[in-house]
Amino acid sequence: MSEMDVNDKGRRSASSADVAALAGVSRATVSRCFTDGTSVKGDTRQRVLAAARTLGYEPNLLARMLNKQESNIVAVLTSDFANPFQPALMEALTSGMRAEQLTPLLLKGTSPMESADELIQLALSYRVAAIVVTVLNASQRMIERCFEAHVPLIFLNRVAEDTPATSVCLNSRSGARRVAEIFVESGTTRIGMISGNTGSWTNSMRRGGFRERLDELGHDLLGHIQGDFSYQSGHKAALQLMADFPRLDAIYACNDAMAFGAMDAIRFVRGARVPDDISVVGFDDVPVAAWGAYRLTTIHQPVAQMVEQTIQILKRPDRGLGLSEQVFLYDGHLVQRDTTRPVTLREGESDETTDPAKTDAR
Amino acid sequence: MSEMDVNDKGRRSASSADVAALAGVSRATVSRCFTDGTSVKGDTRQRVLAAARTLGYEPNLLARMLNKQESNIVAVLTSDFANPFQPALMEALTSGMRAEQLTPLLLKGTSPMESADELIQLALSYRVAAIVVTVLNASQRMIERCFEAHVPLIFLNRVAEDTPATSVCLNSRSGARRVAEIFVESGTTRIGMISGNTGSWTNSMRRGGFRERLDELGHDLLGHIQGDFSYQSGHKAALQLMADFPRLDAIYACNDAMAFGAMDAIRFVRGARVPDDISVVGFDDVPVAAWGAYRLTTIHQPVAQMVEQTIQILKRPDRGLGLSEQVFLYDGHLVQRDTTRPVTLREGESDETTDPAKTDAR
DNA sequence: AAAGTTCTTGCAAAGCTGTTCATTTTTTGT
DNA sequence: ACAAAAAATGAACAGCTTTGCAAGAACTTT
Repeated sequence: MSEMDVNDKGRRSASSADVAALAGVSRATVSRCFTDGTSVKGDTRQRVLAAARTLGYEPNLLARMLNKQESNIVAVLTSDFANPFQPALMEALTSGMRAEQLTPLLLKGTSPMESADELIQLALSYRVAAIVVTVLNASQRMIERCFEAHVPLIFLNRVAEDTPATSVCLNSRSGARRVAEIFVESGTTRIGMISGNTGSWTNSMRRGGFRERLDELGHDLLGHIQGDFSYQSGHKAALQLMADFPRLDAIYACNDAMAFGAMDAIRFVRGARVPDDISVVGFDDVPVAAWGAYRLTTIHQPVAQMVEQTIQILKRPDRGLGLSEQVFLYDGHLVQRDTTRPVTLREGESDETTDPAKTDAR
Repeated sequence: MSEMDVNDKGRRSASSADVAALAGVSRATVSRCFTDGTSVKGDTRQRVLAAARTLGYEPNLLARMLNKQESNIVAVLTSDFANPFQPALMEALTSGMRAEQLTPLLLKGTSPMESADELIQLALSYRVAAIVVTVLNASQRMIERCFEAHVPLIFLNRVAEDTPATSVCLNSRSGARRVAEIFVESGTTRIGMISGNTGSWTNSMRRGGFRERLDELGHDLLGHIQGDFSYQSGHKAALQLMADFPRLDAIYACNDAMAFGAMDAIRFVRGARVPDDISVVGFDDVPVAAWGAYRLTTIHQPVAQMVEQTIQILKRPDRGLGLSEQVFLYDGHLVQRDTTRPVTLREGESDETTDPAKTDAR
């Protein structure tokens, strides 16, 4: 039997055997004291807990996971923290997971276009309970491997078609279509578009939906420049558009960051007015969009609801592995602020044009 | 001996025993094939690797950690993703860690003032290799427990005095002192201050340093309102200051977010000009500070360097446990943009007043 | 009250999966 | 063919949970 080395201080943290020895019980008893739903005499429990406290013992979660063949670690894969709507997403995701006793293991890729395959493999090696992918793609092959390994895969913010994976996602197409409508309705029809990285699912929806609806309404897109979702690219693209099309009267940017860049180019470089000369609409409704300096009209992305849905799935005993419904689509709604000429709103849309105090937190 | 159940598909992922059986070798050999620096005949290695591929086997990292008594997981504790300089920090931290084969386990607290003790305990239970704490406090008692457990603790962005923990931190005091100087030098002396949450180390330095230097220069602080580091609180505080002190000519906000709020209040609610009527200075130099709509004069926080230092520490075999130097202080430098009247700069400070194109990424 | 039945609790041992170390087996060199 | 080197093995270990079993406590039944 293992002798207890009291003097071996700090070498390694106390194990259940140490506690058992000190409390004069077996290791199984110690284990029971630390798992609820088990019966152990109050007397004994006290003794064990006291011993544990003395030795600074807490069960080794690694060993527990190994033994129980179940993990409470969820891999969260992402590539881009700079994306200004990541903070809200991470905030909601980590808080929600913590409430469910899940711990996120953060795996970061280098680029949104990069395949997450390597990261998924890593997550699998850690035998995580589930994998949440957020601004990355994955190969069909890897998605299937996850499924074979019985590890549920949830794509947050993109739809993975024809795969066994679950998707929780904004219906970017419908939001983009709505942007086309308000431009037309407010009488701006010399429209330029600034899109994001090609290859991203999000971008193709935001771009495609807009073009499609504009076409249906009988208008052409005046110009289109591809950016990379960054402020800077929006800034540059707007300058280019204005140079190419002097009579441009509206810009649709596929995310808010590019819209901000475009606005600053319009106002501070070219000295034009928004929306009087050029209207601007973004996409995402990040907190900054409500700030006084921008007050951007944009499509609100219901991040909180989407994350809530994700958490609900993770909460299931099967972590969503046996889900019948594969795709959860959320509709974004228009938030009208001061970068467009006012239009009549539909139900569910919000109007902050007259409420400058309603600036969201930081 | 364990029979191999080939038909037991997907029940659990393949273990080294399965691979061993298929390749006709022992588990020890399989193990050696997956650890470099070991000798195994090329022939055999091929066979094992082939078997592994067939079964989709990858070593269970949890089991490996348990056995080797060493982890490559580092707990990252934080409380506030909304903090606009968190993205840059997380970005640098996760990238740097990944390059060192370390994986961050993300533990989020609920409030910056909250003690991280519970989270640290959780991290300890996962037997992580190290703990990085970023916008949270911890009790003396808990810090010592970490040390007893031989788990290094690094405070990023606050100094933990009189503890065995390491701190990597901005010298907020010197930055704050510099702000006082440029106000005085540019002739603005009716100054209001908007501070952040009391109890945060950062805030007390940013507040204290400013007051101290202002006092040394023979000026009084006209007014002081406490915010909570959010845009909204800055907005509100600025309105209050302007109402209380009509002749106010400068506002120092203890972080950029509050400075933005203050600027918008000054410009869009009160219709005053920045810096002509009121100068504004922030702290952090978050990306938005360079954007055209704000162009905020602020103290740049060398996040990249600080994170780099943190990574260097984590890279050490002892993860920084036996570090002689306990505190790594970094000086922030002034970035002069358009919210202050120009002053002569010192060495190391940057002047972006004449370079509107130099807007940082998103 | 005595005997039978059920509940509680503690114990020993097995299992999860990968690594390591002392050994045995195989290969290589001369 | 013999010593030395190389390769592969078996057993032990890391730290926890779980299960089958046995003993004692509590409760029923006649």
